Amino acid sequence: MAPGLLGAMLAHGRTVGRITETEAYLAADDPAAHAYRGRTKRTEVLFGRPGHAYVYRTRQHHCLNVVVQQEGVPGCVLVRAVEPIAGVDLIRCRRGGVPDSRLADGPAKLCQALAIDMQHYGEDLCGEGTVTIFAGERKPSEIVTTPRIGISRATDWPLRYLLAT
DNA sequence: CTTACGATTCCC
DNA sequence: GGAATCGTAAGG
Repeated sequence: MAPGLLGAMLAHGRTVGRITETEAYLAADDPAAHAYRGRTKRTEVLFGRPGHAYVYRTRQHHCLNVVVQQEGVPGCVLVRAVEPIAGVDLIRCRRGGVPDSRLADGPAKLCQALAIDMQHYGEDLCGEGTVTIFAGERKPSEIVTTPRIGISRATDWPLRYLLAT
């Protein structure tokens, strides 16, 4: 992210983090994917344009995904962890005093930390919305791949990506 | 309408 | 290891 951009976001009181962990959910033949059983009201945006937010609820929590393929192809990436960069005091407040190491180290925790909920369902993450994802510069050697976690099907597929720090 | 079930988190 | 807790989806 451009340094000036970060400063601008700080000035506007926004919270900023670096994505450190993601998981891929495939468009076809992925029994762990929400879109596996077809298009429903809940998974509607997965079948829409890429770059938009697929937010869903599990228990009492929210999780954020990015739609990543062409319209009609419901492939997506679950954002599993974020390292807070700016607006950390606000994030601490939202997270209710948990240790800094636990501020956004889970898919639902990061949504609480960054105040992401169903109002962001379908939002364009590449534009001027309230949630924006900026391009990073990652070398393949910085990424560690492991099986996805927290699911009960296709548990051995190596689709979890961790930023080696 | 009823039932089943979580792409989780937090506590014991 | 287990409970919390509620929207979604599917079936009657």
